[in-house]
Amino acid sequence: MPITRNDVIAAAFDVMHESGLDGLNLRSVSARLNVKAPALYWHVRSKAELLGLMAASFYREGTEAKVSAQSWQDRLLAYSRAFRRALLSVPDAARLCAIAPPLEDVDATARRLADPLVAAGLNRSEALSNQAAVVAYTLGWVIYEQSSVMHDHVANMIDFEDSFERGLMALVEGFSLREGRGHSSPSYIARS
Amino acid sequence: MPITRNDVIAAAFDVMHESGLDGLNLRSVSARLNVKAPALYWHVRSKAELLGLMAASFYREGTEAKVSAQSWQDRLLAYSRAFRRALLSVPDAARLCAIAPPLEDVDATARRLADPLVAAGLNRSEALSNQAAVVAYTLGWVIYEQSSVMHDHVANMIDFEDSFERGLMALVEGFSLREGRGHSSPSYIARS
DNA sequence: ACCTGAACACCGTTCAAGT
DNA sequence: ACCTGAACACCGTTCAAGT
Repeated sequence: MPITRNDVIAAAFDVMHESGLDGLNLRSVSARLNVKAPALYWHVRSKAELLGLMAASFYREGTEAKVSAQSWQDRLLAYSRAFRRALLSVPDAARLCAIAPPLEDVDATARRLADPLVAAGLNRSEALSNQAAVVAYTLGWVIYEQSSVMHDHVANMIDFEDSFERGLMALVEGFSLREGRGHSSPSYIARS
Repeated sequence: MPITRNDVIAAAFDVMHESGLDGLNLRSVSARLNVKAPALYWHVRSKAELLGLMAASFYREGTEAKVSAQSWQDRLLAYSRAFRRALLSVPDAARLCAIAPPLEDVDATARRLADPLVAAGLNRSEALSNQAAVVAYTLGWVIYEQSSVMHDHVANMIDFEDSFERGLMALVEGFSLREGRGHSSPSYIARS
């Protein structure tokens, strides 16, 4: 029976688990489906689109995080932690997201992420901006965390888990502090 | 006269400016030096090492930021802004840093970055952890900022400059708030 | 509709050989 | 010491052709 688009994505994730981003090529993916490389082009426009589909699944896992509390702070924390967990579960996932072209309509996605924050009391522009910052911090963090060199050498100096959490809390508490304040600076911190 | 290692790096940056990360290959770099591709291997171990050398130059620009004030807060802000400026000056620079293997001794680099923060009154573990968070946030941010799709679609919703600054200030103010406090949470923010 | 075979241009890298 | 020519294995992609 024919192969589906989701089969292709699943096979690509299998390859990632086994050989990381460097081992991810259309021949290895197709081989796992008992199919030749050109067959993939029936289900996917290009390798870039495949990367985009894979990346989208990580962002989605962040959104699917169950949130008990209702504050926008808790939503941001839950999103970030779920996003990081999802990334850490696949080798090189953060790098994948860094190079993958965004594919779904970015406007709609941004709105979907920001809407709950607005419902939780944040104004729209702060919601978008805070969400963007949290995603950026999380992706950037895991890029370093998943780099093997970093992991070997830096793991002795800082605890990734604790330090990630420290930064995330600082960011969200900082947002709480500044809520509704525009981007003016407190006097004890100079702007460059 | 013979070509130097720095010539290779400079030529690689020229290619990045002209055709971005996708256009960066050893044949295009060597052509710009009136040399054939295999010649580069005399000056550089591999393409990966070349990427690492390029990435290192961005991190260095962050360190070379002139800091007027002495607080560790100001140092973190200055580093982040200089790092972001450097990245924005070269197309795809953030993606480059995301995929480049770290090459110089990571321990030493981390210490060199953290030392001034310690001198400015922060304890060592907070210094390392705060510095890591700021670098992660900045790199992650510019990855999105330099993505053309993001730039076209999201630029209408948020102002990159303002939102970056908001997040950075929130992060650093959050660190100030939490200085010496370990990673406990304030009661109004639940941990997942 | 879905897949194969064969081919193309391109890539990083190696290595013997030149100077 | 520094570079070239030729070659290798590998890659994304195209396309005519099969079923």
